[in-house]
Amino acid sequence: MESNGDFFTRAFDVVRRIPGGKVATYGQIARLIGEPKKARYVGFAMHSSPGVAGGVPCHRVVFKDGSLAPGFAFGGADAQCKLLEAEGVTFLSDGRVDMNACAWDGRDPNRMGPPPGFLTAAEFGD
DNA sequence: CCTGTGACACGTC
DNA sequence: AGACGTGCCACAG
Repeated sequence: MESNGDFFTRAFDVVRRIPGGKVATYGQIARLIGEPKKARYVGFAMHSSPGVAGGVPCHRVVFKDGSLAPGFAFGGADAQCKLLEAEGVTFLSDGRVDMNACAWDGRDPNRMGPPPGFLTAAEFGD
């Protein structure tokens, strides 16, 4: 029901579950939704997202490399970096997020059962 | 109605 | 090791 065909709604739901101080990648979110091939569309969903005020912390969504949006973002990678930093996310000298320490486990503390295909930080261990 | 586009990811060269 | 091409699907014009 809720999710029916709204891929966006599902994406928002997952992004919304991202705990503060952690970041998730488009691919991870897509995978959590169950559509790893739609990783591309996840970003598009964020573009259509109501914004952080709407409950969708798009700033917590970053690239798999840990880099932020090139500038297409809600206010620029600079703003995103600032928001993430305010959340407690650590950044590297390259301006990338420290996926090594801030990679979301895909498991929400508010949720008991981990979503299907949850990703672990080990997956980011490149 | 059809074409083009788009905040990516993965496989292969 | 990096660079290129492909796949995916929904929304806009």
